[in-house]
Amino acid sequence: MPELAKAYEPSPVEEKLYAAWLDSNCYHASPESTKPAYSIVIPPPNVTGVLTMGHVLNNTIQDILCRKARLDGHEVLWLPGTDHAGLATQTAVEKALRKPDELPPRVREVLESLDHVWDRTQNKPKLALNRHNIGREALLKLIWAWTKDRGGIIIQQLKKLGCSCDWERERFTMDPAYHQAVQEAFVNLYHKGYIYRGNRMVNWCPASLTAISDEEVISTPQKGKLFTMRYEVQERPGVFLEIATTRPETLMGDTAVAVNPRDPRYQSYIGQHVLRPFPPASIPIVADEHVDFEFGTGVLKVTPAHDKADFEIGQRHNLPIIDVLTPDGKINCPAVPELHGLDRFEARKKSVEMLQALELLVKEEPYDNNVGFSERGQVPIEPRLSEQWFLDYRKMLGGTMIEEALKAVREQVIRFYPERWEKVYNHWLENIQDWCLSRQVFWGHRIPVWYRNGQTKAQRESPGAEWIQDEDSMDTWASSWLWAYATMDEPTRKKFYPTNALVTGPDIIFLWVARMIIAGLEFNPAQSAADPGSRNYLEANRAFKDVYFTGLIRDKQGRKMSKSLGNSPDPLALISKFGADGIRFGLMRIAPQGQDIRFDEKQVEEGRNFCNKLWNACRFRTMHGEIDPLADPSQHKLSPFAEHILQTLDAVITKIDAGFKNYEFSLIASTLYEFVWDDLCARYLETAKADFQNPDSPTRAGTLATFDYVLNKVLRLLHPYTPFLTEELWLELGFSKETIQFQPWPTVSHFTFSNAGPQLARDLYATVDTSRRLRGEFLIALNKKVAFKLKTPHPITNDELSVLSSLINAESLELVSEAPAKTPMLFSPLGDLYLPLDGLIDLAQEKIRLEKEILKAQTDLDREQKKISNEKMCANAPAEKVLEWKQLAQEAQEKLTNLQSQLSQL
RNA sequence: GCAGCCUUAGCUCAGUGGUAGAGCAUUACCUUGACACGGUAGGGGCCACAGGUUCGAACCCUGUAGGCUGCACCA
Repeated sequence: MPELAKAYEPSPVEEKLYAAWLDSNCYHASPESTKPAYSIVIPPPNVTGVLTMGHVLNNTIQDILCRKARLDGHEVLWLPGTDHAGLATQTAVEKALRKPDELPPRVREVLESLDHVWDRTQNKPKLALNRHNIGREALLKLIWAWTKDRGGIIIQQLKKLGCSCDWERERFTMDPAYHQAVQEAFVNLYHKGYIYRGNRMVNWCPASLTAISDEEVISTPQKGKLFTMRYEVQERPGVFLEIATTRPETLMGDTAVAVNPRDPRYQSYIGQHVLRPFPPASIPIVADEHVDFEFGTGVLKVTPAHDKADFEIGQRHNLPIIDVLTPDGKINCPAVPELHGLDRFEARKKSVEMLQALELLVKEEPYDNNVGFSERGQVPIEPRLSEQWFLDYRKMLGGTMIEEALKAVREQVIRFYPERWEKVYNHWLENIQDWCLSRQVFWGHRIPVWYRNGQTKAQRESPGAEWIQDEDSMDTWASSWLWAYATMDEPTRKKFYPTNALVTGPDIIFLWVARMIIAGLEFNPAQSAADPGSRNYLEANRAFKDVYFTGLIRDKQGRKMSKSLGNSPDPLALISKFGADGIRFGLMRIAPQGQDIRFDEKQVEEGRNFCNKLWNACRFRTMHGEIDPLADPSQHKLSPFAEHILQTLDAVITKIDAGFKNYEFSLIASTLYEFVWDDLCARYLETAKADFQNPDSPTRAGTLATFDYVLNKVLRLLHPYTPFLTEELWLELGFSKETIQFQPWPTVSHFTFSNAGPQLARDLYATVDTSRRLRGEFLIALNKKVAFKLKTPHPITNDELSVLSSLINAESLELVSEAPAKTPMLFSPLGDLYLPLDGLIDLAQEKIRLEKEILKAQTDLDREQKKISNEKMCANAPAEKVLEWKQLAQEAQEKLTNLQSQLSQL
C-alpha cells in the first residue's frame, strides 16, 4: 500500500490524470454505442474570450451531469465549441488594430501582407486601420488570424477545469459545415415567406454603425432634462403651443405636432399648423390616440425619422420623414449651419441655446428617463429608419410556431429549472416582435441573398457573375440558434438529438434559449414525420429536454463581475491555488438552483479543505493494511458504529439520487460534505481507531470492511463533483485498475441489521458529538441498562470498576480476567466498544458535563410536558404526533433521572 | 406601470408547519497518533415589519418597507 502524501496536492495530479484521460479517448461519444444516449451541447463561449467565474459555474454543472451520466452507464456526448460572436469579435479586433505594434505575431504578419494599408518601407500603416479603409476581405483575414491565435485559449482553460467534452467534436460557428447550415436555414425561411426585407425603424448603434435587435438593447436610467419649448400657431398669431421634449436636437426633423383627440385643451387646434423655428417651416397639428395628455404639456413633437412611436404616428398621418442624423450620430442638416455636423449631444445644448435666443424655451427641468444603450458600443442607441432583413416569427411553422413553442414548455416537453423562468419565456413569446436579422458587420455569416437589376434570389451559392451579394451579415444569434443540432452530423444526430440538458444563464433566455426551441420546431432536425402540432413532433424536435438556469455570479458586495470593476477573480489562478476540484466543489456547494451567487475566495478554500479531508481519511485507511475492493461488511461482525455509517450511507445515496433528478446541485454537495466530514471523519473514523489499533477486537475485520465499502461508494458518489481527487484515490488505493469514470453509480445496499446498533451509535454521537472527546465521554452517554463485560490490560481497582459501572449505568459490569486485551474493550449485547480509560481520570470534568446535560434534559422534559398538558393542542394534532410527544417526554424523564443518579454517584 | 426573486448569526448562505443550522470570521484551549487545509469548548439570532390561517409559523396567506433582476413606457 503506497503511503499517501500528508496533504492533497492537486496540480500534479490534475495534469497527470487529464492527460491520461485524453490519451484513452474516453470522452469520445460513439453513435454506434448500444448504451443509452446522454447529450449536452456547451453554450459556446466567444471564440476570443477567456474563462470567467460564470463559465466555471456553468461548465462545472455540465461536467457533473455528464460524469454522472457516464456512471449511470450512458453513452455521453458533451459537445464543445466556440461562437464567432460577430460584432463583439469584430469590435475587439478593430480596437486591437489601433495599436499595431501590440498585435499577436500571426495577426501582425497578415496585416503586413496587406499592401493597400501597410507601408513596408516605413513599416507602419498607410491609413487609419478601421474597417472602411481595410475593406471586407482584408478585415476578415485579420479576424481569422485573430481567432486562430486566441481561439484556443478558452478551450484549454476548460480542460484545466476538468471538463469531459468530446474534444474531437469541437465546433466553431464559422466552420464550413456550420456556415452551410446557417445559410440553408436562412434560405429555407426566405422561401417559406417568413423572412422579408423592409425599410423599418431599427435600433441603430452609432458607435458600431449597425442595427441591433430589441433584445440587445439595454435600457439604462439616465439623468436627463425635459425641455418645454413653444411653437407659434400659424392660424392664431401670438398664440403658442407648449411642447415638452428631451431631444430638442431633432426638431429639424419634426414634421408635425400631435395631441390626443380626446384632450379638451387642444381640440380646437387640430388641423391647424404651428411654426417650427429652424429651419422655419409650417407643420400640421394632428390628432393621435398615442399621445398621453398627462405627460408634459400634452403636446408631442413628431419626429418620424428618429423615434419609433413618432414613425408610427407619421405612417398614420402620411407625414414626411426628414432624417437629420448621420449614421454615426451627427447632425445632418445643412439648412441649419449652426448645428450641421455637430455630435447629437453637443447639438442638444446648442439647440437649447438657439431656442432660448428666439425666446421659444419656456423651461428646463431635471428628468430621469430610461435610455436604450447598445450592449457593444456602450452608447445610446438611435432609432433609425433603415433597410434590414426581418424574420416574422408569427408566420413560422405555418403560423402555429408561437402556440407550439408555448405548448412545449407548458406541457413540460421541455422543462425549465427553476420553473419560474417559464413566465418570462411565455411573456416574451406572447409579445414577440419581428427579429432584425441583418447586421452591418463584416465578421459573420453573410446574408445569402443576391441581386441583379432589381431581381432578388436567396440561395447559398452565387447564381452568376453579374449577381451581387447582399452586403450585410446575420445576427450572431441567427447562427447560434441552430447550435443544438447543426453541430452534429447525421449519425450523431440520430443517436444524440434531442439533447438532454441545456445549462445556461437566464440572461440569454430570449437571445438564445427561446430561439433554439423555435429553431428545433421550425427546422425539424429529427426529420419527424409526425404532425407539427402533435406531442410526438414536439418530443422529437425539442432542442433539449431540460433547461437548467444558473444564477449570476456576483462579487461579495453583490455587484456584477466585470472587467472595469476589476472584481472578477481569475479562475485559472484559483485553480492553481486550490485545485480544480476545490473550485468546483466550493462553487457548487453555494450555488442553489437559480439564485445569484455572491462569490468569495473563501468558498474555494473550503472546497480545497474538503478535498484534503477526504484525502486524509483515505491516508488513514492506508495505514492499516490493504484495501479490499470487494469488501462486504455483511460478512463480518459489525460494531454499532459500522452499522450506523452503513445505514447513513444508504440515506445519503437516496438523497443524492433525488437531488440529481431535481438539479439540486448544492444540496448534493452539502450532503456529501456533511457525510464525509461529520459521519465519516469526525465519527466513524474516530471510533474505528479503536478497532484498527486492536488486533483482538472482534469487530476489527468488520470495521475495516465497512471502511473500504464506504470509501468505495463515496468516491463514486463524489466523482462528478471532484473528478481528479476521486480518480487519484480510486487508483492509488487500489479499488480497481480501471478508471473510476465508468464504474457503476452506487445503489442503496440491501444490508439488514436490527436498528439497535445504529441507534446506540446515534445516541453516543448525539451526546458526544465529535471525535477526540469520544475516548472519555461516550461512556457517559450510555444510558441503557445493559450487562457489560470488560477486558483490560490495565490493573483496575474495584472502586474504579464501580465508578465505571455507574457511569455507564450498567446493569452489571463484569471484569473478564482471562487473556487480557492490548487495549481495554467493553462488550455489550448491543455491540463491542473500545474503551480508553483516560476518560475516567478527570471525573470533575464529567461532573460539570453532567450538570449541563441535566439542564438540557430538564428543558427537553419541560417542553414536551408543556405540549402534552396543552389540551387544545393535543386535541387537534394528529394522534401519532401526540404519541411521539408522550414518548419524547418519557424518554426525557428517563434521561433526566439517569443523569441525576449518575451525578449523585460521581 | 407589470412581473419575478431576495430579506435568517459580523459575512456568505442552507433550512420550509413541530427544539433555529453550516462554513467563514471571532474567543479560549490543544502541535495530537489521518488531516493546523486539523481538533475541542464557547459567544453571537424577536428568521425585515405588520396582520391573518393554525393547537403551533422562519416556513402557508395578505399587506408594508428595503434590495436585486427582467419587461413595458421612455415627448
